[in-house]
Amino acid sequence: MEYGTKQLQIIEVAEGLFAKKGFAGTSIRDIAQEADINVSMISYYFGSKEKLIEALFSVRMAETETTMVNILENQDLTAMQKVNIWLDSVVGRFMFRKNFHNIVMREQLSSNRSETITAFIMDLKMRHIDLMKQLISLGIREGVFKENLDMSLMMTTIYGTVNQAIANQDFYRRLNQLEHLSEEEFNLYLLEKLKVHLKFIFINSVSNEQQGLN
Amino acid sequence: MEYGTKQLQIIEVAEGLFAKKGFAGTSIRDIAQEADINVSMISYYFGSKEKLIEALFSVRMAETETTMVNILENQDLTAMQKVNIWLDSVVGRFMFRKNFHNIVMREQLSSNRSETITAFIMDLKMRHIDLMKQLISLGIREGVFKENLDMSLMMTTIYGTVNQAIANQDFYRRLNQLEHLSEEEFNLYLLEKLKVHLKFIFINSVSNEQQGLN
DNA sequence: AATAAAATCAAACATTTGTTTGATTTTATT
DNA sequence: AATAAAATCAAACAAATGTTTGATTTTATT
Repeated sequence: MEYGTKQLQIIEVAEGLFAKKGFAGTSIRDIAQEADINVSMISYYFGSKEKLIEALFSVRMAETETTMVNILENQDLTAMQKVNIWLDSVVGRFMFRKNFHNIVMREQLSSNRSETITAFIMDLKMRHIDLMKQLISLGIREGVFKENLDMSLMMTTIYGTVNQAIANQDFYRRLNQLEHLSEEEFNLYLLEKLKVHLKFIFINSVSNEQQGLN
Repeated sequence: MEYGTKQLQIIEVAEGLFAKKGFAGTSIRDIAQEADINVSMISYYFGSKEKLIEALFSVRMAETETTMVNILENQDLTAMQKVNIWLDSVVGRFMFRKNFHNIVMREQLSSNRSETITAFIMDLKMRHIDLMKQLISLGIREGVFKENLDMSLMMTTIYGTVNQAIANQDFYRRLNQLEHLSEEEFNLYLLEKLKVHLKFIFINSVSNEQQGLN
């Protein structure tokens, strides 16, 4: 599906509101007001509120598609290099698309609110798990990864940590007395912290080598 | 605040529906129907829908209160023993109160939907962090924990992993071909898996000793 | 410049929402 | 058994919801 600038602007406004107030908690009048358009334009462009969130998902998921595959199917990288690049890209994507991943999280918490979106998410998860399995078996073949590790639990920790970190960023900021940083600076700070933390955990749990705290 | 059996039954029904459909996505008519009561009883007992979810929080948070303190302030345990017991209790509580923690997660994702509930959650987090800091400094004094570790990031990983695991339990179940297990059996299976996984990650990251995959 | 198509709008639509009312039934107290 | 208090109910309330309508304006095409 192709969307014009107007549609994309509506999608972006909706994304922000859904992330802040939830899908059910956001009215199309909220969206119309913030996007500075008439309420009827949402039905006009997308058909319905439900179709609007589906449009949001289809746009954002298309973005992820290529990145992931390119990294993991690159033949010139070792397993350990791929892990590093992959973790960077996961953390980066979650931070860059905070609002969207907030919504994804909410949809996962709802048991089957929307068939279409459940399918979207399931599809994405399956593709990720698949690529990760390849990466892990490459690591095992290279002799750098332990065998018989529960990959799905490891991914649960990676995604869970990033989600939790972003959901609690305000708390983390206060706790570590980082209020003096600007929004932008703090984002960068948290991004780096998360990358280091996750690489440390991942490599320490999965690889045969031991890595110290930096 | 004290609640009778009827009120507690309403709270429990509401808890289930809020977890499934979100706060805004659940109408008081949904709750009334499932609890088999008249719609007006919710206002009659609690005052409003908002006050109902506050009642839910006050009931469930009171439960957590004591457990945590008892474990961590016990003088007879080593830091490592406390970590083990604490992790067991965290995972156990999240699994036992899936619905409630689903709601807590949602409320964390909403930026300040409700002042009262934000304050509830903030209070709980602060108390936890406080106790954990004590535990960590005990471990450092005992010489079993590394110094200069970011405790808040470690807790982010613990809570994030448990949340993510529970939010994705259906996916995990399918992925690992565990559909033959009953709901009850699967819960126990996941509980054990999570405990082992988190202890492994925590101890491997935080302690000076090295622990192998079991 | 004339015509057709697309975009925008205020208003109306039917539902659904949380809450209140006022009457009635049930339970507890005297 | 009489009285008071608590619980329950159907109905009504106003406000908010997602969507549609039909007229009007803007843009694109001929």
